[in-house]
Amino acid sequence: MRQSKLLTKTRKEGPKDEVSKNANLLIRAGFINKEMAGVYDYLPLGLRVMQKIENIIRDEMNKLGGLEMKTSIIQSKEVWEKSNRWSDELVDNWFKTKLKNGTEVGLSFTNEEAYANILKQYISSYKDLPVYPYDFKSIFRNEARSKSGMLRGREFYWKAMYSFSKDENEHDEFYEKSKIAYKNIFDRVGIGHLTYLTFASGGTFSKFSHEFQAVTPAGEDTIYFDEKKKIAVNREVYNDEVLKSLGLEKNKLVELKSIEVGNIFSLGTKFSEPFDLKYKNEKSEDKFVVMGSYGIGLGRLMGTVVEILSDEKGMIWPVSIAPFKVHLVELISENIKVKETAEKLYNELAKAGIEVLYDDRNARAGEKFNDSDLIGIPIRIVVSEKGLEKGEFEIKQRMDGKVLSLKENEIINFVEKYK
RNA sequence: CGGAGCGUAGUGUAACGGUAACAUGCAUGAUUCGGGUUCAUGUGACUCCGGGUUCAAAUCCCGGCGCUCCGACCA
Repeated sequence: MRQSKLLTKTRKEGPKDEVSKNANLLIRAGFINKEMAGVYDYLPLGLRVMQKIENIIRDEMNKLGGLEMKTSIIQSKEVWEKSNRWSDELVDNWFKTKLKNGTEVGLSFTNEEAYANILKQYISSYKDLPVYPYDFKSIFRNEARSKSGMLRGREFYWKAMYSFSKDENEHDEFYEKSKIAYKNIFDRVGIGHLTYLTFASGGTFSKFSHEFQAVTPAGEDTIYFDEKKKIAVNREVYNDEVLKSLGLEKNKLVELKSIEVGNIFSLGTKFSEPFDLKYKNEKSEDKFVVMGSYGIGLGRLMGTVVEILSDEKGMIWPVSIAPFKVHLVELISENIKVKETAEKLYNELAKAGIEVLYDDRNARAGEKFNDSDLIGIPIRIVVSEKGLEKGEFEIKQRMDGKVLSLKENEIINFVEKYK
């Protein structure tokens, strides 16, 4: 991708109507555009990051045995009345609207009802279970107050998986596996070292739900973390009884601010009962399906990565979700060989299947370097007259600022191996 | 939904009640060329919307709308 054709440009100053670091940097660098409070557009750079996050999550869900599908955003009232979640008194964040004929519909704020309702058609025997459908979709929540940029929006893109199991044992087994998948996801997007399994309130069917909390001062949650055991307790369930049941000691816990980047939940038969979602077991007895839910907000996750991995110069993307792997920066020179070399290298990298943002703009070095730091692509390769004279290219790593010089024929190999 | 603050060129800011300025961006030309070079010219705003006070409103008052932050809320 040529930067001269990127559409978006960086700004020297962040927007005045965003205080949060994540939205400030993402807007300044041209990854997203603010449509209104809590609603953002994904621009080319931002979309690339989102798609990479999506693919990592998809990969982990598929490894778990997940079945990707796409449930509708427009939801019918009747379905939600079954679980008693249509009423505005009970659910205050619905976006509702009407069809031309007056029929009330809602924009989905979660997916349990949709899945329970759909699966009722297809589940009738123990042979049909377990099953793990999931989707990526836009979710709408009419929040009283959106806040913190990408961290709490009114429209956001998420992954939701639901497990449908024969009994508690089968459910528990999957639930444990899902924890590992979640850990893998946060490792792979680059915040695993600061993301901890956290015990949170469980609702009717289990003592706890589990959250994955990424520690950062930008977080709106408070957790109590045991450094040694690498587990945490959300403030909402932080009391002596809970600590005792988890074998945690108060004086070994440290209070931290964190962002909930994922959560998993045992639902029991909370939804299968109202939807009459049953199956026949081997003895031809009717049994309710046992459900679980597993969510990750992708926009929030992207925002969290920015909060955690950034410095005073800008964002620092891990290779796994960076919009491009290489930022090829050509410096202005009267020597036409500089441009020719940059073009050649751009083509070679592209041919090797490496994603490159090529800064071919007619701009000065300072502006290009500043933009490069702001956008945060992992590897920066500079093509300049100075380098050409030495027959070398300067390679700078955004993560640690390390600089090395490589010959032209060493570049592809270096980039391909770069993790 | 309670409280506080704020709405002015694309972006960031300024302007005593006296008829919108600066920076940046963008365009053109020159200059410069490894960390946002310097200069010239030009471009660009019904000052969020509606009403009121006044000879005169970006500025004061009222009502909306919007944005941010604090709180409440948050499978």
